[in-house]
Amino acid sequence: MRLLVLDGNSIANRAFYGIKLLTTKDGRYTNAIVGFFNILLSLLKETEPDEVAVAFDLKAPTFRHQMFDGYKATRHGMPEELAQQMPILKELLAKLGYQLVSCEGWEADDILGTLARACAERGDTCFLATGDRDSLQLISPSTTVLLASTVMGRSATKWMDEAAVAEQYGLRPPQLIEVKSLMGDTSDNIPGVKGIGEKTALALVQRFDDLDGVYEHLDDPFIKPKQRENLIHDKETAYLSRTLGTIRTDAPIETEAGAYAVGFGDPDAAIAQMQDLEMLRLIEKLGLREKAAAGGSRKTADKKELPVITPSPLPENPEGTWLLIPRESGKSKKSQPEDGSGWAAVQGSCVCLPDKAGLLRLLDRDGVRLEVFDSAPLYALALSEGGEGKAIAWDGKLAAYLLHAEANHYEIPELIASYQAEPAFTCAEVPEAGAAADLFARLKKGLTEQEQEELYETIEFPLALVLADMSHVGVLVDQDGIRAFGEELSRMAEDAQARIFEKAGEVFNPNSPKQLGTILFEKMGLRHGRKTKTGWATDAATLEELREEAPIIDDILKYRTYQKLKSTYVDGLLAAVGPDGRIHSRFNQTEARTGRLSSDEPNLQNIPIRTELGSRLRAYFIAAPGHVLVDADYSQIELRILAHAAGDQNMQAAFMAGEDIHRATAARIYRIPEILVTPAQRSGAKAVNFGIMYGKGAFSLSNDLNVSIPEAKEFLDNYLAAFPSVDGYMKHVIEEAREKGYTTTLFGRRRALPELRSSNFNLRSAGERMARNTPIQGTAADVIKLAMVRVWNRLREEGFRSRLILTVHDELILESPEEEVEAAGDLLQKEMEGCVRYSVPLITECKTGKNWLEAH
DNA sequence: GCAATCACG
DNA sequence: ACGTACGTGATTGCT
Repeated sequence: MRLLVLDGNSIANRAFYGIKLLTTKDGRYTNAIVGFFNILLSLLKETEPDEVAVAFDLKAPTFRHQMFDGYKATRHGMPEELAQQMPILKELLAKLGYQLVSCEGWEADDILGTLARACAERGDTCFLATGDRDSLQLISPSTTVLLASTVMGRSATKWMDEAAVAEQYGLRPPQLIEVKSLMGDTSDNIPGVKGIGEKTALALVQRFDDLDGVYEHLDDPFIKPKQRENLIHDKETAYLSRTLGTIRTDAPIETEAGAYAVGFGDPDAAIAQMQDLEMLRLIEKLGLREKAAAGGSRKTADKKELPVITPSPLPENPEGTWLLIPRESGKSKKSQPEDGSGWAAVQGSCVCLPDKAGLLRLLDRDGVRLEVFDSAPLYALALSEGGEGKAIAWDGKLAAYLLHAEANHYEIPELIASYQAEPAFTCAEVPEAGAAADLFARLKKGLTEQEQEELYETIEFPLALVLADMSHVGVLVDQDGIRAFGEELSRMAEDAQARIFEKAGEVFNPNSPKQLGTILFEKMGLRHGRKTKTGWATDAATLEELREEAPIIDDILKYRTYQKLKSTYVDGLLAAVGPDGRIHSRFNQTEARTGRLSSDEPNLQNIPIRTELGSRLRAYFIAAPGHVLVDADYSQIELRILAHAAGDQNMQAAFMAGEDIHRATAARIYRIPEILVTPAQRSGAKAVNFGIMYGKGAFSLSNDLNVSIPEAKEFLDNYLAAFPSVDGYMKHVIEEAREKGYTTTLFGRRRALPELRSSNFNLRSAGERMARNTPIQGTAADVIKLAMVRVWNRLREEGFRSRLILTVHDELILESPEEEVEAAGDLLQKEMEGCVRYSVPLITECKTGKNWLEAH
């Protein structure tokens, strides 16, 4: 027989700290629970136990507290975020059929010890799973400890047996008690002997076996005089520490063989609770649905009444409303080339698996209304085959994005579970088909309830086609130009690399921050700045500080620049050029939580511009022969939205007067007349303006501006005095978001912010900064998206040959035939500036050119 | 698969 | 006392 015993508190603790904080949509923490079950699953797999017991500490004091007042006195209570999860974890374990063991006056460790001994006496095998090294003392030929740890952010279990202890400590497991009684344990506030740490304690026990041995050989020259003095002085505490540190094996708990067999539990209740906690992956991983079905409960009876559907061929002439859903939840984020397979078409209780031709027939068929989940690849397919997907009428993924902007992916099986959508039939080939209609209905209801219909109808849904079209059209690049630039960069990178090796006196990989850190801070002895998780920081800001100290720094920074431009941009862009000489980047509509778009494969929203060298790349994004790029970007759109949203008269006045907002801000924070503002003061004011929108504090502002913290604070204070409504507005949006649980843009787009209710300062602060920023960044996104839809529709309706080809957050770019340039540019500016009316005008700057560098 | 770095708004 | 700016994506090194 094999018994697996978990130290529930310890494993939950490891899980909690090993996984980033997860919450449900309404802000309940779940990371420790999720992590616990993942660890449990891997333990079950590794140990294949016949029985499982989960031990928990109780709050009540134990016999150790009675023996020693200070016991565990230094231990803080568990953080609130974890404490909330413990009772839920216990409920779930019980519903899964596991036995929980607690014992008043005893610790979980003693329960582990007691069960391990009972197993040993029966000749059974025992596995103890814990994150606490104290339990290593219990290891024996029949007892293995599985140490749960988070190595490099991943949970891992380390098997510790007698050999492992011997290898690591050079001792037999019970001797670890002796070591601890000498060195003490600050986490449990076990005193030990003063002045003796881990190294000395290990050496002493290795040499003299145990405490008694040490005290018998106090005169041995191995023990230094100072140590001898300490050992004598603290003899009593040493022995008390040993008693405290010895795990007991006689707790009054059930130890009979078979007492901890895993029961059937209540899988239906477990599923319901886990759905409520949005742990859908776990339900699958734990095999709960199969278990519930096998349980023969009422639910199974219901399920059996559902008609069983097998796929049928797609009708030759489909009509009416069809649902179109992806068959496998897209595991990989990266797009596979869309070949038209992998979709299921559902109408009532008819499920079809169309081939590419069938799918294309559906996508543009008159008389068909398609309600789909993820229109983007469908539009892309239709466009690539000369269609336009005009049958697509509704997109559930976009609805899910509007309803749950805080989520990071949207997949049908998870949505079905979280909305508890009811299946109308079962279909083994497409498990989600039966519940898709109900899910869509629930999403539509959600849009209504959360007042997202207008946003959906006027912006998100029509935008999907616009984005697909932009991607389909693509942007022309000068490949030869990029290649030549790449060769230039390669040469410059090689030269810089040679200078680096020469100055370092050795050859290494300058791309490795680790190796670079070793060279700079160990070999060359340069003063190092902050540390990262893996070593010293070597980022540009850190290295910039050292520029004066060593000439190698300049070479490294240059090398980095060349390397980045070559690998990410030159190589990356060339690899993305299609057979038509154009780059067809994707514009993703459900990635950014603020409502912004993102771009990938390749990302065209981060093409260099801030440096002269990098911006040369933009010259290779060109207009086709006979065409011109028309580029309009909003001027200060986010600050204008802030001025409007906050209702700040002063800031509005500055914009209405057509002032340079950063200059006007500088005059106010430096309290000087505007004409005296220097370029440095203006750029300082710019930093303050951005800092305000992002929730930056005096500390980091002082860093940016190179001024003291009090000075930075003064700037912020002056700012808020100059624009008094801004302060009130920021406080108000945070408070409102905390009360409602979400923040909104001026268009009503929502983003849930459960962090605002966290007791964790850092998490809560991060939530507050999101609450400040999301309404501004998100409203700007709403505005430009609306402009895109209107521009695209007008271009089409009015017969323009100009095409929308790029968008970069506050910038739209058209490729226009030369003869249309003026009209298209007017249309573009007019729609961008006119799509909303706020208390300050939205202004665009519009330029044209043969390439992106010229046009911007 | 994560961490570090760096490109953009 | 905390720990310090929002939102993205690509590349490289390393476990």
